[in-house]
Amino acid sequence: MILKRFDIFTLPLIILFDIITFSTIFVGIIKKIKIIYMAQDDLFKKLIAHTKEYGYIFPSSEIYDGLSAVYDYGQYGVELKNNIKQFWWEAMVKMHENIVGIDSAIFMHPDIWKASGHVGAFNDPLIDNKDSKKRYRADDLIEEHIAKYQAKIDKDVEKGQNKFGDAFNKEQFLATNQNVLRNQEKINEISGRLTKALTTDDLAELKQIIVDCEIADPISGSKNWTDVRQFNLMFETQLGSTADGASKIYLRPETAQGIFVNYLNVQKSGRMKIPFGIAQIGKAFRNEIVARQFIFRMREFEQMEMQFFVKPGTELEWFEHWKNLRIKWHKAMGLPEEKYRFHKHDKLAHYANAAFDIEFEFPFGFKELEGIHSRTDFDLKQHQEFSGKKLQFFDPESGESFIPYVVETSVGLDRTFLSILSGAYCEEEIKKENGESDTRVVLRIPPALAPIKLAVLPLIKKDGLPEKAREIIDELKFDFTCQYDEKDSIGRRYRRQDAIGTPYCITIDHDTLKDNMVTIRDRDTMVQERVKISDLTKILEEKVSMRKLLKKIF
RNA sequence: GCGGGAGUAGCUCAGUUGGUAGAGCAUUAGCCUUCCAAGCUAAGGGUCGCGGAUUCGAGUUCCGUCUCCCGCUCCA
Repeated sequence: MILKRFDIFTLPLIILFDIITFSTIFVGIIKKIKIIYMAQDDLFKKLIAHTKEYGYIFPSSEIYDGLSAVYDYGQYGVELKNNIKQFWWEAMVKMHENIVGIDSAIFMHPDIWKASGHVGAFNDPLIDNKDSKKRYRADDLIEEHIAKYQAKIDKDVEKGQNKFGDAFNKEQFLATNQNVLRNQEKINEISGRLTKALTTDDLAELKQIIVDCEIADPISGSKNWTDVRQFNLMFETQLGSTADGASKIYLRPETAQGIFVNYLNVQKSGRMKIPFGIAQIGKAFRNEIVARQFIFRMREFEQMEMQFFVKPGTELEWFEHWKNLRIKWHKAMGLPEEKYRFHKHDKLAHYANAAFDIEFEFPFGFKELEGIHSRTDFDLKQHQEFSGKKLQFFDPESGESFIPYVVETSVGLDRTFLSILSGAYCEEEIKKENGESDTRVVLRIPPALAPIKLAVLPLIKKDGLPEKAREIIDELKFDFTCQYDEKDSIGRRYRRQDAIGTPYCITIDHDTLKDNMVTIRDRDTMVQERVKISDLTKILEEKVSMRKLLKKIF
């Protein structure tokens, strides 16, 4: 399905605005820009190709055939990513007196993952049925099988009771009845093997039990099983270089625990008073069974998290507060509002008493970008118990001690990156004055986040224009990420900048040498105006500063 | 993991019944000077995803394998 719609920019208003604000002379030509709408599948494919072609994202280890679900950020990708981080950090840490940041290590004490519940929840021996294509937990299948023998025993007991009535002696029956003894023996044998297999991580034995017991798929009745495999979502490695002296540790599957275990350090050393927050940006790792959808679900990803510690009982107010502020943060970037959706969870995880998702409409549908969770005192309580260290806050005003409640905001950096690119990628048809039309690909990245803020282009590469351009760039490069380009016609250079999302181009022509004015061209509208070189810093600052984004929130 | 599709130059692709690897765009250099891509000239770039088999000879046939995409499954 391909939809088409005409979007004609209201250029006269923009021109009027510019004339009033900057007293500039408009030199551009009014053009009609038609946005080409395309099927979402096509958009996604084109976006992936575009990000590779223009240096945003490369498949990891590509010359070795790549590594599944791992990607590298290229020369423009890293700039955009850094700008997103900066925007988040400033909105969370710089703008809040009571929030500080940390950068905790990826390696952490293995007991942390026991306390957090990840060791238990992220470790399952799984088996697939080749016929029904269903996947089961191997231990569940065996447990169910054991339950069948138990059911037989229960049935025999029931029969006996019906037969003998009050005279029935259950203990004696269980100890003497041949059927019961046979079934009980089976149970003992199987559960003995199961326990041993589970404690020694013997996957082959688990499979053997399923084969020996002739366990069939409950749906299809098929006994055609794959081998049992351990699906551990946490990556393991060892600390210590020799195999025998080494201890098994994990790469963190989330950054939150690094904040919880440092809660006391930060609170004491920073003299923090509740309510206060700790923010962190960092890598996390999950060995996903199926990792797909480009950088949406990667094995190595980056999170931007803030844990806000509050007095118990006030957590739901703070939950509302952070929910609203985080929505504002996303909206401040200026992507289409209808791309966002908000979703309150009815079913809650065991540790949460409120949860809220901010979702974005990616080319493959609405998916979670950020989660805001009221986590109660679950995490700190667990760490207090497992570490044996008191993690309480003493409130000098009321004189009470308590474990703070936590409201968490957790946003995927790579997902935010993808949301910006998929919201920004745009193909347009441009009507020229002579009636011909022409297409361009443009990344409408929010100017404050764009990798390159402006390109400085001499109209031609002689007559002293390149020298003048260098002179200008040497001044502007202190404040803005600039790019210089003199190759090919001016139109082609504009298009190259459009494709990487550079919001402004300034062009040096022969008049510049006489009047010290340049043309500044806007990426989105293609409108050009003539401004003084001496005004450039001020004008650009107004257009591309991070301050402008923050002002929309605060 | 299962099923389907794909893999030839940076990109998009062509490549006949097996006979020494091609185009357009892009890139680089030079010419031309032009405010919205595709002017002229030249050059560079591929062991056809990887490995094996058949054959005098494989991009092409067969087997294996890796990676990517779509769907299912799994996961928060």
